[in-house]
Amino acid sequence: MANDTKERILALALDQFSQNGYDGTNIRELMASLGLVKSAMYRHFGSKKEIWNALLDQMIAYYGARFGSPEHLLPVPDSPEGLVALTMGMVDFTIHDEKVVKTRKLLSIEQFRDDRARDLATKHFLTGLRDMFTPLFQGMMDKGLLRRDDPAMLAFAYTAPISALIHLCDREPEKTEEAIQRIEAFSRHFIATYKA
Amino acid sequence: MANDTKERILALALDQFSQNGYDGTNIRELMASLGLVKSAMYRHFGSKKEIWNALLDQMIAYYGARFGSPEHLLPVPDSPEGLVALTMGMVDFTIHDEKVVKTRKLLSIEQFRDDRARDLATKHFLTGLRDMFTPLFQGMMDKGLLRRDDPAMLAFAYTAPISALIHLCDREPEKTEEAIQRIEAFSRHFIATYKA
DNA sequence: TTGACATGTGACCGTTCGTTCTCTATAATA
DNA sequence: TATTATAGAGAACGAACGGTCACATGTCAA
Repeated sequence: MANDTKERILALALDQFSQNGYDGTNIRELMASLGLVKSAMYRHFGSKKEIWNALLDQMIAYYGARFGSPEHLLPVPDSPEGLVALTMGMVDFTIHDEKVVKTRKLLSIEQFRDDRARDLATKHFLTGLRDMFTPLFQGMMDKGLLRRDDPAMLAFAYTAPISALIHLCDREPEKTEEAIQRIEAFSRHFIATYKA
Repeated sequence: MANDTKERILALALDQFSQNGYDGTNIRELMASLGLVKSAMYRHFGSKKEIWNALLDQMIAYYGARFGSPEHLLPVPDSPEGLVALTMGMVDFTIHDEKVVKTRKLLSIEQFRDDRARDLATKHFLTGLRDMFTPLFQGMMDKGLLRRDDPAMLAFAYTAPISALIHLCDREPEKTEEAIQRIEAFSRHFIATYKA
């Protein structure tokens, strides 16, 4: 039960921090939505800042486990349509998984005030997707599905626009459908442009 | 002198809000860095929130004046190298102009909590650049500098990666030089890909 | 010269914040 | 059964916050 409360505090902290920022979140409300009184928090964390640090530990560990390990290499598609399918699957996950959405929002808000949030933001927003797609494009070139080119440049040119539309979904969820269609259209346009 | 103080409060508010967010900014410090006491603020604004609203008014007006009016259409380059030069000039401005940098930071921080900040963020981060470059690419196609294609799609594919690197500069200023080089490399790669 | 207005000061207000403390209830352990 | 560790309740703390008010100062017009 003890660890359970601690986990629930962390989950709610991600929720609140991603909505109101660190400063805009107060532990009274946070604990109240757990049905507890604010002083109960101090049985599990030494301070508000300690919640923040634990949350970042968790986010960094989650990112490393999910995207950092080499066994999570993306499968190289066997056709152009396979790239579209793979892309749309990833986009669907990253747009609808609440924890991931909240993580991106939190990083957007706090990226300028915390060094670890800054580093993680660059991974989430720029280098992460690019580094995942670089070997994938290399593989597609080797298979003769894409013309020979700099795979890292292609990965950057491919993932950055998609990332921009994912941000749009975070910011304006009512535009999610439109964004998904734009991503698919972009993916197809990209393939048509770079096909062998 | 009165209006001067009001303008200086707004300038400092942009500074503080973009660094610490709205909640993380307190008027005592803000006015102290003007050499004034916090109650002096209430001679110029009715509340802290009123500063925020005035600041957003100013940001929206500035954006409209600079990018919204049709007479600010980008000139269509006469050569591929002209596109690179135009791009790098714009990038150089937007990365080094303090007011613009602070505006982007502020929008990153507050985009989820204020409707007007949300709208302005989408313009700054996504649609603004794209809509500026769409007629430019149309013009380059008409001149035979680029192959015929959907100019809006090209503008999106061109500006989104550049925007991502501009965000990197905001987040990690020590990587500014690297980012500028990456933007130039991307611009050249883009032209090579889409040249007629 | 006088009176109105604009600007800034400093004391003060109520509220909310994070944090600490003492006390209680419960469940596992010896 | 007696003991001890755990988890929460609730009162209270000092500090910081946004905001108000009476007052002083300077400027400019009547």
